[in-house]
Amino acid sequence: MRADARRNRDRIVEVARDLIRAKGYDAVSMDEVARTAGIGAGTLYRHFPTKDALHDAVIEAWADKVNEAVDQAMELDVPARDRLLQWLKDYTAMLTTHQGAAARITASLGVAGSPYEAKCQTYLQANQRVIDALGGQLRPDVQAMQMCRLVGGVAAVADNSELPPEAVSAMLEVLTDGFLAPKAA
Amino acid sequence: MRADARRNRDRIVEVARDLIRAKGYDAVSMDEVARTAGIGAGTLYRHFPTKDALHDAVIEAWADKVNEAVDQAMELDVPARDRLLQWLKDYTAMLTTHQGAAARITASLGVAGSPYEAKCQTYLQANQRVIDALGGQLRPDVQAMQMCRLVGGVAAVADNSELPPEAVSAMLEVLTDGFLAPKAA
DNA sequence: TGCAAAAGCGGAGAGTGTCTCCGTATAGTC
DNA sequence: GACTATACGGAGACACTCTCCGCTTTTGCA
Repeated sequence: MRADARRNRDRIVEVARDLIRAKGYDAVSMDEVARTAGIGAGTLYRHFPTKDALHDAVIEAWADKVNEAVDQAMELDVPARDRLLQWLKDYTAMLTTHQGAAARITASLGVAGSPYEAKCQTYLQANQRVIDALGGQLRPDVQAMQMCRLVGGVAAVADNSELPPEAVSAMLEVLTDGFLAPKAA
Repeated sequence: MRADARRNRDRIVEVARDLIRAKGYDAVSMDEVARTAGIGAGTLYRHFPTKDALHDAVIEAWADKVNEAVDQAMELDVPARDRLLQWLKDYTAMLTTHQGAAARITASLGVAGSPYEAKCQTYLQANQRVIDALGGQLRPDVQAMQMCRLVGGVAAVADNSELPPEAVSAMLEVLTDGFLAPKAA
């Protein structure tokens, strides 16, 4: 890759990240990204063929933090319920860091060929690790995909409605208790 | 209202309902609705000033069925858990009848002035009735708004990812057990 | 029945998005 | 310094929501 191309690519991602964080995915147009970055639309689209592809690059960095969060939450010296709740809160917080991301990523779960596929895998594996770590304390039929979807749903609602942390926590507590419940007859 | 206007209005809603049910809200353009109904765009927009307003009219009919569903589920002669689960399933089924509706309605919860405001009120009251009916069996801190959001989140994910009924049921079981759990210390 | 006013109709087009095409400019190479 | 692959920029194609306004139809009334 040519030096100017590399420079432009980095600048695009940086500008897009700031804009999306400030205004939300939907409210940022590709034109605005290009203008703010001081480049032409053609250049932008060569680097990122779709708006989703750009979005994917923007959220790349914090997808890496997911596994750290799993480790931290699971190593806490507290009951399983608290560890699970901590993880769900961390996970929700990460998903809602960028406006509009939660719904898009959650909708891509299990969809082959989506631009967010790699991230979905990361998240699924992270939730699987949580399930493994908490072992028999969870309901026996819980699945990583299910957990991703349920928490993703909460995150999407929280993001969309800009809910205060207490409201999100309260919803996650319901989920937590649901995950911990034994399978009913 | 003039006779031709009434005729056109009814036809628009009918056409829009069929199209949205078949292709999903996002995939149906206002132009397509107008063309299919055999009218001009101006006529369409006189009757429904925005696409959301049209959508609201389309889902009008089944919003009325919500209260029936509450009655039916609460009158069942089964344990509280099964009644709650039945209600959540019915509610989810209604929300996902029209593609794209669940996410839009859930996002409008608590937003003053949204075109879906009346429906949100209906849903909130319905969930409140369920909470009242199940009385002390639910966790003490449960709220109708919270229930609406949690189930709406599940419905939105189910709708987006076109999940099979078993997967939706499994997620609702987690929610059910969460709602039934006593408040943890 | 005939007429005027009110009500409604239709479609061109404004405004805004995503994304494409292609002539032009420039970084890297010998 | 020249040559070529690579990258750039921006006009514009296409799709969508929504507006404006001249024209047509319905309706109430004599």
